[in-house]
Amino acid sequence: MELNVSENLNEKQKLAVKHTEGPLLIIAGPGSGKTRVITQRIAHLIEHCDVKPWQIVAMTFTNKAAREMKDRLETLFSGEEQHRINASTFHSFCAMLLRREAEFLSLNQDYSILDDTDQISLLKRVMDEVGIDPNQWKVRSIQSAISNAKSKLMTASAFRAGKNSYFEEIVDRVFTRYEELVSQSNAVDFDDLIMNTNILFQNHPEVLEKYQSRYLHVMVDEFQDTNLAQYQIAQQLAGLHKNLCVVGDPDQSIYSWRNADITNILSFKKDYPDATEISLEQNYRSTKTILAAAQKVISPNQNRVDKDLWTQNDEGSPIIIAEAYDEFEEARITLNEIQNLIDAGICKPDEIAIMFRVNAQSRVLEEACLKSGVSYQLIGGIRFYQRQEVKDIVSYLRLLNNFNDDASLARIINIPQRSIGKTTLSKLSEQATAGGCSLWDQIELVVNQTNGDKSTSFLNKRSLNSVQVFYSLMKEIYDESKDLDLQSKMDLVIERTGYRNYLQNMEHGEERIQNLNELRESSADFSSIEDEEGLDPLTIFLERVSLISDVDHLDDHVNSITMITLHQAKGLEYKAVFIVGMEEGLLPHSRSLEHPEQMEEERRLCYVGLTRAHSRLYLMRAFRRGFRGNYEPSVPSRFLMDIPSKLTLNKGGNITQRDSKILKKTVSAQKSIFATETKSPYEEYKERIRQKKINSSKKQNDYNAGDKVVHDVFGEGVVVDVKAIPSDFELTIAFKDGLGIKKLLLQLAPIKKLNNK
DNA sequence: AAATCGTGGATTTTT
DNA sequence: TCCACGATTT
Repeated sequence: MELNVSENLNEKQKLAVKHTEGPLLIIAGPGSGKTRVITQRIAHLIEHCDVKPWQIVAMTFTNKAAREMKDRLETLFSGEEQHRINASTFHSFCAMLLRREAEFLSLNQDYSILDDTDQISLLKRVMDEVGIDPNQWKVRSIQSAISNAKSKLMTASAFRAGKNSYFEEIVDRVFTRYEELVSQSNAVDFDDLIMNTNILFQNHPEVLEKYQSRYLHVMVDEFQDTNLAQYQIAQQLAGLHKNLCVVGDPDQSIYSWRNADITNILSFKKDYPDATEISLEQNYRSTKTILAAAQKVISPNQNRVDKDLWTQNDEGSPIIIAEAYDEFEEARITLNEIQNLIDAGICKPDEIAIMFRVNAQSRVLEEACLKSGVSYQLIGGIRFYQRQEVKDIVSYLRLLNNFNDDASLARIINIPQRSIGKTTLSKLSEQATAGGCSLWDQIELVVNQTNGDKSTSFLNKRSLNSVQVFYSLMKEIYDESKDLDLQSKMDLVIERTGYRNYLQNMEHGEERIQNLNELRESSADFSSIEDEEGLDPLTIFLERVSLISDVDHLDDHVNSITMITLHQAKGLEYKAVFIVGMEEGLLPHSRSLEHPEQMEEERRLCYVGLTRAHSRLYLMRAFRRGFRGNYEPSVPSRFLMDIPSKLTLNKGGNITQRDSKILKKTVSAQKSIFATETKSPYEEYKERIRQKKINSSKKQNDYNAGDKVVHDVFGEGVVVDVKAIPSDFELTIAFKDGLGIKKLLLQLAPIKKLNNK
């Protein structure tokens, strides 16, 4: 149980761990051992400062990070106590708190949490209701305006008071009604979780005081990605003891589009002028080469404070920069190299990640994996809980948990088909709106009212009948499932609603049924949950489902490579990292080209990607990329130009000085709104690359079957076969020393001819 | 109410 | 190009 915290920590880390009184700001560069510092600090508090585990609350960015923190503490302490440490995301923390304190709110304990899709569908309903043309005003933009307001703690009425444009006028009309509908549904959206907690603290100081006195220490990880509303929560929780420790790195702030507020760090310094600031600058993760490249990429940002990152690690290998002809070849080359790394025993599959800017890029990569037989885990993409069949069953469960959940009811009322179509549903919803009640209440009303007399209903006889059937079905399921455990409840729903049948008659039905089995599995832990607050296991399960993220599913030690977006990769690390799509328009993304601030965020995103790598970094791009049907020639990412060539090795498609000139021209031309001005550098570039392609294909004559070659990694070998493939050549080479026959791409393979001929 | 056809628009990132 | 949604048909 004795714990010596100062061991294995550098001086700055020790300072951070031993600072136990008052506000603390830790600026933690990438790979600076941040997680270790946080856990050691908690351990130190418990060990030496007589702080009880339950007096500490730690906010993390993902559930996975929270779990890992608990796991680490578990290895430091043998007892049960570490379980009482409150480590969770802001959203989970607030969700739990709101349930616990539901009596102070206009919510029931079993409220639903609306996800993105629920939100969109409610907003559509509202827009329809208040007569706003969805073609003229995009639902997404209204959603984001509302979310933005809430993350700044602005209520609908505050928004109304401050509205300042025609768009905001439109938003205001939707906002007000949306709020009504949500609260009538006994539901909250993601932003409400944070916002309502703030409001609760404001309206009921006694509740706040309870938590303030309980939590002696408050920690916030990934502070650069919190929004104002979240910061406010942290501040209030620490309001009594002032032991607020925030950890972050402004250079890794990549969620401003989700209203994360980079100025929170500045505010912190202002709000706590006596705060201690510690900057962790020694990097334990990456090679000197990778770290230097990352620094070069981030430093052009205007809006930042320079850090002096350093590492004792080796130089390591150069960063490989490679150009492929198109996205298919990019994927092939990437997978080929990955196989080399694995075959040569340099990396295990789970030490390798492919990262990309947008999910759409993953498909080609997936196919390449399948082709080459490399197993992978794809994070994100079509997210598990967003799959139709999963979402449907979850909606049924949500309805059973909270019949006022309009979003869920609207989703499943006609799935499987029950002859309750759009018109019937909109009539019901119209009446519900008029009567100020939920859809379910309205249905109940209709069914009961018309039990005797069917002619008075606003529905025709057939629809009415269908609605009645649905009503009694749900009632029956509810009654029967009351005392069942979670899994049996789920089974009951799947069978009795006819959902299983519905799937069976569908193409890919088996796959979907598999997904439901997986959902069933995932609920196993909740069936027997011992709940302290007297909550239904179903409620807890549903909360988990709403707040879980994709990275939470990431398995660390499976025998497969990881494919992940750059955003999701934050906080992770891999021995070898491939970033694909290093092109203007993709990274940096085209949406950021005209906005300097967004461009800085793209740069940070790239920086996050680069700093995930321990020892091997590959920056891939395609000369042309399929985009909405047609192919566009692409320009290498400006971020590549910032990496000094002495750190890199170019494979195919060197970036020459002339390239950089062209790019510079392109970049400045892009600042102009008119695409025509960008045309000529594009054309020039395209033509030049074309020439280069022709030249490089001529190079193939260098290798013929029978040639002896030497490979950087595999050593000597003999060329067995040369095969032309689009824009490159595939060499089949038999290597010595039992390494066997390998297929390599000419453009990428680090091979030389042995000149004994 | 369901099935078919046609249009427009599109994906940046997600708790 | 592809998909999702809305309008039109049956």
